[in-house]
Amino acid sequence: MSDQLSQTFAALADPTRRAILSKLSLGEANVSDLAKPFLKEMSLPAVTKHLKVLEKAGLITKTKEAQWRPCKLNAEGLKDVSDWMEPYKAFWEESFDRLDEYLKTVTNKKKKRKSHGNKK
Amino acid sequence: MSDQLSQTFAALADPTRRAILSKLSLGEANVSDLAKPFLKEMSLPAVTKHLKVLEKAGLITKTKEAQWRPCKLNAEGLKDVSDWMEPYKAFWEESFDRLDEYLKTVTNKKKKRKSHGNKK
DNA sequence: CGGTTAATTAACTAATAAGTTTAATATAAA
DNA sequence: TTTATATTAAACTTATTAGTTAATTAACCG
Repeated sequence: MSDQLSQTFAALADPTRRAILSKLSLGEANVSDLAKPFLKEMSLPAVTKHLKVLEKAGLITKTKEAQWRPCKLNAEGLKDVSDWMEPYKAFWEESFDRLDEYLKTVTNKKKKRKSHGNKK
Repeated sequence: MSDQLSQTFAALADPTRRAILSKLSLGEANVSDLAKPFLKEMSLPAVTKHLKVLEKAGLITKTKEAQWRPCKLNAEGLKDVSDWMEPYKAFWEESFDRLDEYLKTVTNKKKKRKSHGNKK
């Protein structure tokens, strides 16, 4: 995996971790607060591990306050994802470019054949 | 992992797969075309597997044309990612809401302390 | 038909991920 | 100083992922 963006995507590829981020978007929270909604499904150390994944991906920051570890959302890491997505937006925001590209390749590929209008 | 969005994020958590999507954004391509840039680093079956991951995530569609398998970008799956990101955008597009939330939690947490204006 | 090209399948290995339970650390509070 | 609370660490298990090589399928072409 290795690279930063891959690490970020991998961190987001888990519903528990996404729920944690969502919670943190409302403000700081410490580990046991964040864990509470999941303690029926998994143990506290499991949540700690999820937090570590998020931290390594740079999506949250953990600080110290007595025996608590307040966590804070670090949304700049999400910006990298957003930037990566940018060029693809044209594909779902109705775009002429998209259709353009598509048709170009189709006509190239099927130049030698006669039927080129019956596939879906 | 299980859910759709997680599967999509997981599929994106690999630079080879992202490169494949990028290539496909320029138009259809069959498997060996897509594999070509990676054949120094990995085998053809490895690429086949990456394509399968992308296909299962709904990010590409593979069709049949004689012995070729033209692949096409399916960017609607990326829209789901984009939608998920939406609420977080406020955090990096300089937003008053964000600062607002942040300060609220900070002042709550540090009510008993005196210094609460020297963080960043 | 026989060979070539395109792609997949099968069987396997090694590394990583996600969870567990038990134990340890550190701070606060009585 | 003891006890309770918050969190992490260690050791382990199981499942999944990413890759390999060798074999197979399928379609085309001379």
